Amino acid sequence: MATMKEIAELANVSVATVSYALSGKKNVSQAKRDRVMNAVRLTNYKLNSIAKSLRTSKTGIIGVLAEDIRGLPVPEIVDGISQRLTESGYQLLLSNLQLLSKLYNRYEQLSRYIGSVNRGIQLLEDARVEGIIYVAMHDRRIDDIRQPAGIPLVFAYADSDDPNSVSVTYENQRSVAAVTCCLIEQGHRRVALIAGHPASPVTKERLAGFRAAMDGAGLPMPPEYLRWGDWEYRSGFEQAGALFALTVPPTAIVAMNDAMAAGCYAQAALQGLRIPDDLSVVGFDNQSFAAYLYPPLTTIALPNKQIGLTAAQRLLWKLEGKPDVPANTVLPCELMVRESTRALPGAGQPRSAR
Amino acid sequence: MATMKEIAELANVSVATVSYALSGKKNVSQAKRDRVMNAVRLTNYKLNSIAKSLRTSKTGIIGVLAEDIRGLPVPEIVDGISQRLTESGYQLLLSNLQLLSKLYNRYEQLSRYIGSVNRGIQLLEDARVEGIIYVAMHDRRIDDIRQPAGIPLVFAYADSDDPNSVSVTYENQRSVAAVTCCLIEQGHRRVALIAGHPASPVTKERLAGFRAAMDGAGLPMPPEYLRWGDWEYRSGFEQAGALFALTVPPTAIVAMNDAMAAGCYAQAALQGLRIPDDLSVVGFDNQSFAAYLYPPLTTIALPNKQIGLTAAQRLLWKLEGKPDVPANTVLPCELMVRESTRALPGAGQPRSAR
DNA sequence: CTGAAAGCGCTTACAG
DNA sequence: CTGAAAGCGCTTACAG
Repeated sequence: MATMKEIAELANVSVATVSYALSGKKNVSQAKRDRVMNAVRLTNYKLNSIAKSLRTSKTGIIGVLAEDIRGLPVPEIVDGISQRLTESGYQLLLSNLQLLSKLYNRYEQLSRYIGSVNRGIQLLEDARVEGIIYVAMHDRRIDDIRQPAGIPLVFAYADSDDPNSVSVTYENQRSVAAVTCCLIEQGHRRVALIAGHPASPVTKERLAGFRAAMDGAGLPMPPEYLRWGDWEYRSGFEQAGALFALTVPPTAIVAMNDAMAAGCYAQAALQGLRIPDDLSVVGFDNQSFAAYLYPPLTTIALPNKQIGLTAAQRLLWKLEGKPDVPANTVLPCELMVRESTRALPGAGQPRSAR
Repeated sequence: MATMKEIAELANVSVATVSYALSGKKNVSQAKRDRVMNAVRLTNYKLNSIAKSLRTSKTGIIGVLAEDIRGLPVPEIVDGISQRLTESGYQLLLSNLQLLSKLYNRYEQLSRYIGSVNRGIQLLEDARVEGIIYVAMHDRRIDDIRQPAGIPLVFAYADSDDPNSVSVTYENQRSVAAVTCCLIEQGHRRVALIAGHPASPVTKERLAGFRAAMDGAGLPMPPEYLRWGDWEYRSGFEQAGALFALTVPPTAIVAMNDAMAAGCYAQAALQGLRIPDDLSVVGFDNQSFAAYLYPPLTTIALPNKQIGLTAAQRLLWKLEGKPDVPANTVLPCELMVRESTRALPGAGQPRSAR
């Protein structure tokens, strides 16, 4: 491996001149520049980024701290982050906390693993990253993480109480309200909800969205139509079973995620109910399989890549010292209308058109 | 940020002594060690890893070059890599090539993007990584990648011609043979295959596995039972339609991946065929939704995490200079028996027991 | 435009 | 066991 000193000797100039010629930070005469470039080509010289980092105390590296790289939204978020950061010449140091197997589906219990998180931040700081993006796998408020010293921290897919940190999340409440409204506009009056874990902040927000839509339409929410699941397929299957056993079963089900919606599909198939003819079902997440179910599932797509892109942009702003970086950004979701819902016979015009 | 020099002054020793006390590479008297440790605690001193790297020319960083972090097996492979490498004190520099949108499902055309790959390797080399793991998203032979100078390169989920590089893949042929044998043992004689892209090496291997099983049982493979898909749901749907329209339709379908198997499910539902009563279906990949389909899909699980773990281990061996690191490791898959197949009525004893 | 020189914060023979 | 010193490969005032 050639060094700058060797290039200088080969080109018969000083190392300072080589440095200036390569960085372009100062003018260098055409003749010397040519000689330098030739020597570089000849030796296949590459600047030693470690030495440069030591000198400038800038590494050009951003730490990405992922709760679990296998988490549903995580790869897409990381994709967005890497795209935006690579454009700006940064590289990514990835730290994977592997919390999925520890937390299972009890995402709200993250605080039990705060030690791992802080150790991850420590490792990233030790590597001298210039900033950190924390990638969560379940939207919630994070308030007990140690602030890294002197470098910005951005939360992707999670919120923070810390006034210094920045977060990027998505619209839970409004999204569920929107998909519920669709059902209502199709004439559904008996709409049931299969919720996620009761303790989850996501569950609370999505429930609020459902309530808002139902209240707005003056529709009742009988307690037997509100079923508590745990985000898993199995709970969707079971709660759908309970719903179908009711004297007056619902004509539509809003499941708080696609996995539980798939459970509804299975229960419906088992009981000979056809979707959407006998029952409308909607989900949330737009997992890849949503389009593979039969019939394809109407659901809500999260702006995962956009979350990554935006989080990276916010970090870049902090790094540039831009003032007034928004503390929290909430991105809209997209309603994916497919074939799992149907207007109720005799429903007439959509409600909004009456 | 405190430096080692400041610690030395505070503890009233030389910087050499501080270094030795911290690294443990030489004995330091108890008294001096205590003074050093106190100063470290007092100032919250952290060793500057950049300076250390410059001095030792070791960064403790491994480059992970992923064709696309969103690719089906990629997050799990990266999870395995990060686990094994973190255990050994290495950190991961992630470079994401984003080839998914460029290649779509024509994975065999990667060579068109060899430029991106080589640029990715270059960037990783510039960052002075000590080794590189290339994470593919479709198993195939890679032979045109520039060898990084002086550092080991390991391929995960892909093969290589290069005699110097190491690769870790999984068993395609044997896995398809195994699942096909299951069907045959259940009494199926008319077994159709929905293949992936004809040009894909994976397709060829899986086809060979299917052929081996059918030949081994003395069963015919009429040309109309061999359908060419393109790995996508839609093609599974269409080819299943063509199969059902045959005068003598198959009683079982082997789909070369889960997405196409899901397409079969949809076509079957559309035509009123019940799975597994009227038709047995198996897939490949064990995507998350395989267990969510109704009925749950029998399929083959890839050893993705194990591939990552093994690839990392191979790299570590290369780094340690261990001789005879196996050039290619082929890991077994796991058959996931669920409810999408059924023994043909009157099939009697399994074939092997007759 | 150019170059000699200091210094970023470590590690490691080397001499004692 | 201990410390003075060289040096890893750069960048950047500074003086000319």
